[in-house]
Amino acid sequence: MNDEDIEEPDESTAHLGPLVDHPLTARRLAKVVASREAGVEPYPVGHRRSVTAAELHEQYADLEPGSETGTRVQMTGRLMNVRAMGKLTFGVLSELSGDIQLFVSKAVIGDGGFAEFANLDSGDLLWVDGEVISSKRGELSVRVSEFVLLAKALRPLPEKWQGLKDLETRSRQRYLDLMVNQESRRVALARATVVSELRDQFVQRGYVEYETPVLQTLAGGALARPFETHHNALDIPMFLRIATELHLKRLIVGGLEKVFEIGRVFRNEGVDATHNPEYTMLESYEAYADYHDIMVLVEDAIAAISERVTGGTIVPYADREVDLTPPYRRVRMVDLVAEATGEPIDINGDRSALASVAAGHGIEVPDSWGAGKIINELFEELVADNIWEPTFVLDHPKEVSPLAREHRGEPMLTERFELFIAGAEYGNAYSELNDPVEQRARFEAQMTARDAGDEEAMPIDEDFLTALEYGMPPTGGLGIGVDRLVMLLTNTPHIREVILFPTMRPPK
RNA sequence: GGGCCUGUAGCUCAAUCCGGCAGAGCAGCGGACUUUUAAUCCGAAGGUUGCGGGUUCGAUUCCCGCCGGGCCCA
Repeated sequence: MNDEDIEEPDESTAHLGPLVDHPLTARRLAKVVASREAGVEPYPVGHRRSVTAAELHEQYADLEPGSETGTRVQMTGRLMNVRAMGKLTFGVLSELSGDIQLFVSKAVIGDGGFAEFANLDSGDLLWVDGEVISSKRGELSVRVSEFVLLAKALRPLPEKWQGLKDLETRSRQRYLDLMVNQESRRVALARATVVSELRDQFVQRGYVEYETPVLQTLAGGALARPFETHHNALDIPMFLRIATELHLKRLIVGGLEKVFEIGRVFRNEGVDATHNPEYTMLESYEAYADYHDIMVLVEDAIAAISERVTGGTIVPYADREVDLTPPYRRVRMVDLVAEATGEPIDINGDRSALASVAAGHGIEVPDSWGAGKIINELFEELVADNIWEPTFVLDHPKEVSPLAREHRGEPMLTERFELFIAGAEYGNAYSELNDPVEQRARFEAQMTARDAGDEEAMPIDEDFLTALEYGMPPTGGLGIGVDRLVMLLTNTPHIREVILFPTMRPPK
């Protein structure tokens, strides 16, 4: 490139920012400047619509092609897909409820207005005023007699037919994804419906929603590594919560009886198709209930949410169907493992026998693992992925369930279930452990595991133990992964698709 | 953490295997067109091929490193 070809930066446009440097954006930016110079504010306020696209389509569903209604409407939306043909221009005004065609005739809007409309760019936000008509081809339209630019789009929209496909761009610039991909809007709205209906299911049953701390001095209630941060004024390390469990149980001790919370939890672990470092959990606790009661609650609630979101309880998922109609299968973990291995599984039997079964399936068994941990690993390795229809997997080993009550008939097991659907875990629940002496022993076992190198093991929470020492009623508790439920009910295989702003490495 | 794949115009994609002027569609720009629906037709443009280094007469292509993303595995 020759020196003469390099243009000096124009100082008069420097204040306009980087968009002056690219022809596609510079042209649009110049229109904003020209508009201001002509005394027309390019970002005006105060223009209201009289009707939405969906309302108009419903009202005029039976309008004959080519007819006029004599009805004037004012509408707002984003200008898309402009088709100009001489003295007549068609456009699409797009808003949340749907699209409406704009019919812009030079004979109706006048020479000046027609030229101004031609000066618009796709992506611009508009207010239009005009008569409701039907085009010759029968497309419901607004024949524009007046319009106002409400906000200039300085950047061009993604391609109108191929759309925006790149998962990275769609995730980083979710507004673009939502703007041009109907499916993306559908999932976002479905998620809101799931959360709303889920909340309603608990409210209907007399549960009350409380808020517990996100910032904690001790992150417990689950087996996971927390995010660490620091409080400046107190000069202490703090953690983002990994669960709401231990605080909600404090509320049960306090006598609030039926409590729940829907909120973000944060786990410092990898990112993949089913894991985001921050995600949404529902947790609920009901005094004087046990895990059998919770099973009934879960299957009824999921069926109700499915009805609300999908219109039924048989939902398509990953080229198959899942039948969410209650009741769900209930089967003990040890029985599933026995079935999968073809070996008798006895948690009270010889540990070395279990270890050799595990080794036979390629599982490396450290000395620190007891029989319970081995059984749990066998389940995760051989069974979990293969469960398709909704299944309550029951009675996990005590060793892997530090907050669950001992099973009333099997001292090595707990009264616990996990709900598996389509190879993934959706919920986890127990008859809660409310014996403070036993709880302290379980915490201490966790500390032993932590000392042996298990960074996900729980720390001892003395304040929680103190609460239990005042007496906690027998309680049925539950956790449900909301993001995965949304994935299931919207047939979306990737968690990133159901989280509007997923965690991503910053660019550059 | 390991393996494989990937990054090219605003967007969607070619060209890379086997090194030889980096192409197309859409969008944008100029022109024609009063019933289009991804409008159509004509024309002219548009590139730091993620970043840095190396090999070569010559690198989007081959090699090394780095950055981002995806899939599989742990």
